[in-house]
Amino acid sequence: MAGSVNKVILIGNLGADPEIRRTQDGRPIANLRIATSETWRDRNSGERKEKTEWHSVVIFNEGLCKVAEQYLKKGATVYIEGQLQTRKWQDQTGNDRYSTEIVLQGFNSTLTMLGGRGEGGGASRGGNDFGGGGYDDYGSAPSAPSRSGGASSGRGASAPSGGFSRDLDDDIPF
Amino acid sequence: MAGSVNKVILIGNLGADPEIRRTQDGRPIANLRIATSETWRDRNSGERKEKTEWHSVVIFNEGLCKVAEQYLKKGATVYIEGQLQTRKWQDQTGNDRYSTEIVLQGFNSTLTMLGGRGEGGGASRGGNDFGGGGYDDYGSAPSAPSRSGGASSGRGASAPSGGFSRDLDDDIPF
Amino acid sequence: MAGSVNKVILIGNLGADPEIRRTQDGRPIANLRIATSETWRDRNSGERKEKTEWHSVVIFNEGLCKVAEQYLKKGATVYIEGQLQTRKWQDQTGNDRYSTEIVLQGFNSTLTMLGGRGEGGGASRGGNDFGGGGYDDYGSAPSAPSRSGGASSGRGASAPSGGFSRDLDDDIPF
Amino acid sequence: MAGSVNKVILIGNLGADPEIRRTQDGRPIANLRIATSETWRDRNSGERKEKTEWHSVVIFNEGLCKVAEQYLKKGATVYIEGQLQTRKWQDQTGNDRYSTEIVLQGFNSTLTMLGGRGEGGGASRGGNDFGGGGYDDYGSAPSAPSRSGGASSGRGASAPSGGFSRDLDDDIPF
DNA sequence: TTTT
DNA sequence: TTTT
Repeated sequence: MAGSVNKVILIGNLGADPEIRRTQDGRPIANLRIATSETWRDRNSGERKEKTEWHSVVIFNEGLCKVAEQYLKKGATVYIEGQLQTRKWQDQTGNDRYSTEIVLQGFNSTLTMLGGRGEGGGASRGGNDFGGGGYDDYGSAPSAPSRSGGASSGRGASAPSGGFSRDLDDDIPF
Repeated sequence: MAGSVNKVILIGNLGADPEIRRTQDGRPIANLRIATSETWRDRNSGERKEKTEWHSVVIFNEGLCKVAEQYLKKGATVYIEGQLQTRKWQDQTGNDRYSTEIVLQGFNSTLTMLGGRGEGGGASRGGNDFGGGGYDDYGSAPSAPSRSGGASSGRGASAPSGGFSRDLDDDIPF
Repeated sequence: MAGSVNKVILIGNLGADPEIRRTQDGRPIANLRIATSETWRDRNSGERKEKTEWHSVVIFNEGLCKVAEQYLKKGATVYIEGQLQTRKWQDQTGNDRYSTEIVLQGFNSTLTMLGGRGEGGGASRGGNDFGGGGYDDYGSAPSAPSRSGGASSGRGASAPSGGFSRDLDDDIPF
Repeated sequence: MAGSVNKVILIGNLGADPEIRRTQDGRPIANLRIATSETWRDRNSGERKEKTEWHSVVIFNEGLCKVAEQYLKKGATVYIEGQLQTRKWQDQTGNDRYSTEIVLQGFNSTLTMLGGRGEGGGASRGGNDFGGGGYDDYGSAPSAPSRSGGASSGRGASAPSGGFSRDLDDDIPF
């Protein structure tokens, strides 16, 4: 296909802490549930309306998984840039089912914290409860699209302590 | 929510002619199937790989429906800008099912023809088989995201029964 | 041109309070200075680097101008979606000069507050010091991009003298 | 800054062949002039209006420079994703001048051919005059932001002959 | 299940 | 001139 683009941009809040799993060969996969919502005023009744949309985000990129694991919590506001992917699976009765997810994997994927409430951690200002800097715009390098795998990973109690680097190409402004 | 963004940008090709339905009160709804694909060269084998993703696009905006009806054909390349929406419905056995679609409705939705193959219509160069100009970037005006209501739809017994309303400015291309 | 897209997406902070001017016929124009910055770690020295980029944003949309005027302050974090426009003007010596701005005008323009510091106003949480709801994602309806015309502007003698017209739907948040 | 985004998305046509220069240490830099245009119908007169905007694009990414050099010609339609950067320089009289460019460099930069007219090369359908596939969505790996340098580079007569690979991370779908 |  |  002569030039194809598949891009999703979301700003929303996490409905729950990230779930981190790990593939058999050790690569992390993070799942996020992100809510976006719209509000408007009904033309007739004049009353305020709201509609919330829930999005499933899957992070295959190792660096972004680390960010998710260490800094993201229920309630956090994030900017994400990824792509749409519909996955086929079978339910218990063997019927085909489809799930559409926003996948962060490879170049052109981004995950950026924007603050927001966040839980735990004693966040004072609203979620940016991490130290130093250097965490903006985590670019992502490609990673294997594995989706098998198992190991559970309870989120550690680890208090985030800023300062880390992208897993690739650290030394360039862009 | 203090600032929420839900945006999808696609450039891809139509897998089939648009399907146009109409609500009981006469408003059009267009459904598009759009393919995006990625190609890459396998690092180990060196062979060329390709992966195609299919997207369901639903157009509630009247002006954009007209564009779809009049100009879009199987094979056409389009740029679209819309938002993600997951719809719940029941299958024949009464089980909950979910379908995620890209919705073009209200402001910040865009549909632009980019040429491409296109079938029928005698399109010579690739689909731009329409006259004058003034068709670029059909913007859309605000609308209420309601999706309840009445009219039946040809999308199978288990598909949600259409019917919805729009608030405002449906038919202004510009 | 068969399908053209001109889109800018920024998340950044205001370097100063918005400047609001008004055309002779009373329409508001808001100017924002927005900083985006990137941080990275130098591959060799290991030291943290930062680069800030400053953007000039011009808001012609009446509804978005109100938002800017009422809610935005120096330090606020915003999401904006607009388009690039390069404006020609003459400096004091009569030489041609060009300024590139991000224009919010017409459909597909968005301004959303994302919180952030913000000054004054007694903002407790960080800038969202406004009342009710219904203010997210102020979309804008189509308009003519004319920029000729009359009213003087406070932007210096060589700045283009404001005055412009809008076609439609200036003040509809949704 | 807690999360900053600086993104430009353009679909437009090249006003001229790409200009390729080379830094002293041999890295290529490509400059593109891209036109986007909007058309609308004047509300009062009913006549069709058009406005064209010209954009300066600078490509620091080596892989994308190759694509530009080999495949892009005056008239070609491209999708680009980059970021805004304003560069300061001095004119002959020593006055400060500023130029705003769209920079493609590092992750999250994209250059995709979408067809279009194109000159020379005997392009039949409109510019996609290259063979196989494998050219979609050229992701970019970071490169040095050098902007010095000199050597001119006349565009070779090389007829593009499809099939090439990204300069990084070839073996992953995303 | 988030956020306002 | 912002923000971290």
